[in-house]
Amino acid sequence: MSTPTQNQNERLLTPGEVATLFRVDPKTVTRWASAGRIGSIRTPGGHRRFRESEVRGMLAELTSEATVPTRG
Amino acid sequence: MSTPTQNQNERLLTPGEVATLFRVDPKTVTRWASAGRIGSIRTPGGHRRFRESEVRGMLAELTSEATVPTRG
DNA sequence: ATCCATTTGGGTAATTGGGGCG
DNA sequence: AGTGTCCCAATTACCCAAATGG
Repeated sequence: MSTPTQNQNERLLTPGEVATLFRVDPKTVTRWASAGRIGSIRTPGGHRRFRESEVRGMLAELTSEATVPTRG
Repeated sequence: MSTPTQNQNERLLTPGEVATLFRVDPKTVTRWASAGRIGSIRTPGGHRRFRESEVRGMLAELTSEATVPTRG
């Protein structure tokens, strides 16, 4: 099987999970989804799920390392 | 649970929390991040988060610099 | 006292968090 | 218990000017 698109094997994260990774409130994650800052998937029940790969990617993209060691 | 991939289970701190630890203004913490003196992670909304381990490490260095010449 | 570089503070807009309800 | 949505206060970010130190 060679699927060029993302497999459904993609792990999905709950708003609470994403909130923990970014150290924000779950409500804030919901805001990001509403604002289109992050892709979201709706369960049949109306709750949101987020793609782990996307979340991890954003986390890495928004991370900055210190350019100078503790003691310059 | 137990993720086979690298867990970024790093606890993050808000600018206000870091400011409290260093006894400085939250604004000052933001400037440290802008100057690259401390690593930072941005939320999709633009706010910054800091790695607790890095902050603790810097804090420890400050403590060791504040040598107490009590004896010896 | 002036010039240069760095740090600090004010003001405003955006983001975030907590409470309440379904 | 977790989540979705709305309201409002607190926190944070960014821009510009002022103060400090050599």
